[in-house]
Amino acid sequence: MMLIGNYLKNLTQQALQALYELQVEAAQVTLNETKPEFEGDYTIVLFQFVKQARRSPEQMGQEVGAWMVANSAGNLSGFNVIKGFLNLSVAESYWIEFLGQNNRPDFGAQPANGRKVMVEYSSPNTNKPLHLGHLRNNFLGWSVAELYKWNGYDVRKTCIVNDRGVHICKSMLAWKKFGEGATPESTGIKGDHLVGDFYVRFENELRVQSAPVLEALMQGQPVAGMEAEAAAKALVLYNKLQEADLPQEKAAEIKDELKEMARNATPIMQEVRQMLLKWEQGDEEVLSVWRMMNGWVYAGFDETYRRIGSDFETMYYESDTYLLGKEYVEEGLASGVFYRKEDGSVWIDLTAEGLDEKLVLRKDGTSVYITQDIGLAKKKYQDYPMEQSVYVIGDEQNYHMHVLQLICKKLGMPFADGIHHLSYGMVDLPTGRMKSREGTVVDADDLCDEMEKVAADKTRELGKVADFTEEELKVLYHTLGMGALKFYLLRVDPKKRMVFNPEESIDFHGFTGPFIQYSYARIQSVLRKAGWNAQQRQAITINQLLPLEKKLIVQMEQFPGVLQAACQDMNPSHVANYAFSLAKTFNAFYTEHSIANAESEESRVLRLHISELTSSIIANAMRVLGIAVPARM
RNA sequence: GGCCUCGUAGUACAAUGGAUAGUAUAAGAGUUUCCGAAGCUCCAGAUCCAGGUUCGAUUCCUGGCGAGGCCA
Repeated sequence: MMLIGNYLKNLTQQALQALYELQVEAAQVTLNETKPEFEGDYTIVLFQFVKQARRSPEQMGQEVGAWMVANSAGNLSGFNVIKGFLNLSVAESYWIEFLGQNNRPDFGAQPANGRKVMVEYSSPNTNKPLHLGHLRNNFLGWSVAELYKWNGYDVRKTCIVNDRGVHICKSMLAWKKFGEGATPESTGIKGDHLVGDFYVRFENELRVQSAPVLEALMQGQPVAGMEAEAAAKALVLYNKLQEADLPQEKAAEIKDELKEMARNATPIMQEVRQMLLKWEQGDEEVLSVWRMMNGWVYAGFDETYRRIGSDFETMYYESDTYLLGKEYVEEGLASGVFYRKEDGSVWIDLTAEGLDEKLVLRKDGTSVYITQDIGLAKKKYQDYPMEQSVYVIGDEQNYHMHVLQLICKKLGMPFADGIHHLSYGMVDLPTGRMKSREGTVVDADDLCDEMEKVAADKTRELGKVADFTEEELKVLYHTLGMGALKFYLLRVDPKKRMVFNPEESIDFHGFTGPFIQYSYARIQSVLRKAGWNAQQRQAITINQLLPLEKKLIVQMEQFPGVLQAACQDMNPSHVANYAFSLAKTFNAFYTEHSIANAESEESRVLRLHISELTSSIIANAMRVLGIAVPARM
């Protein structure tokens, strides 16, 4: 038997065909849960078909309802019509049979379909430790991969590490200049944090050095060591700044530009560029520092990844892939997709698509980000010929990803149509945006520590697991802390910008991970005490359901559909909302009805079945979110 | 300058074009001889503005206002 929702849509389609010879797709049928104030379980909205059927909504409802009940093989027990809403009552037997047949731990999983999906997520830079924004990315990527798995796909998780470039050289240079040979071992600082500290150290030095340069530029004075072209531009900007009627915003823009030029003109930035050049030339001294410091970072990342549960089947390193893609520029030139300007630079014209012209190769023949991305996309496809390729990347890259897909299409890349940018919004603090310059960036490791600490405090306060060993407690605090954090970040629609309120995030009441974990632990406790488990289940014999019993079963039956929709939308928040709602329904049921001491034996068996499947579904829904559930807490 | 995204109770989040727009949190009041009170029950408050399409608009279209982002 298929899920009741799909069944009812199909049945409606058949009814419309049989009664009015109307051809509609089952997917066009609007199906809602019946509002509690009306009688019925599911509602078909008929307004949209009224005109074609040439019936009044009321009459049509009567006809379609009668036909559906008569042709439902006993699955429907009745109907009523209010305006154009056809309320259908599903037979009790359907729900009871559903429970009896589907009470298994993997309920909701679809059989393998052989289709390949690649999910790229996390994608850190190696100059700084992970922060709150990365956490949203990691949790989303992992969960979306999991959703694909549950829906039968063959999934490969991948991570592209941005391990080269100016930003890395900044950390390296600061270490060489000021580090005095410091290592993670000598300082006791986690590798990624140590490298991040040197990055900050560099930025501080840069600020000191650029201040007098900016001062000079603001006064139109020449700066030693500045290239002629830049110096000329600075002078133009300076002159513009002197204009009397210059609007304030414009002046601020020019000042920013001068600031940037001042930064670039500092001796330390010139050293960085030298270092990058040496890196590209394969200078062994530079490379050895680079390898050593990246090694520290990877050790640090591994620790954090293990902690937050991120894992990958394949890793790509930008240092291996940054030269890829140039060959496709040649191809594109030959096929006329790209064109060359007089100065030798290569472009693509996307004005017909409503976008701009986009540079794909600089006049000096070096590639830009988009060039590398084309090359990497192709490489990924060669390594794993996927049907869909999901990129979990922030929404500031929307334009870039749009362009990437367009170019791949125009180049005739076979994977182009399968590219999906899972674009997520930034995580803000209640005070506004996180800014590294103002030191408001929330560090991932610190945050995890804090979450676990709060979990420990609350657990001790309640004192329900006094018999746990130290090791068991540690696991529990981790389970609860990560549960709260992951749920908090995943319960929101990914594409929306969200606010991270530290106080709310560690709340364990209401719409939170620990609330759901608690509900699970409570069910487990009941099942334990009742001596109920998969091996010694009894068959269900009851044929009547109380309202809350039915409400729970109805909700449980929707789980596979929720997983499917969440996968289709690449939106784990559907699962989070569902899990919370299910836990709440169970808690209401639990308060209202006694499970182990039910009024009758057949009632007891029914409720134990309900409790068991509820706990399986809660566990599975949470697993999709990357959250573990404790048997006790 | 051009393009894109988002505006829902005090706050944070929901709602494939459907019925009286859901939920959490913050305040108050209940609730423990019985399966776990991190629970349950009761009590208020919102779709940025103006048009349009539709039987029906938080949702789609146009124009404003506001927030954020991207491209040169």
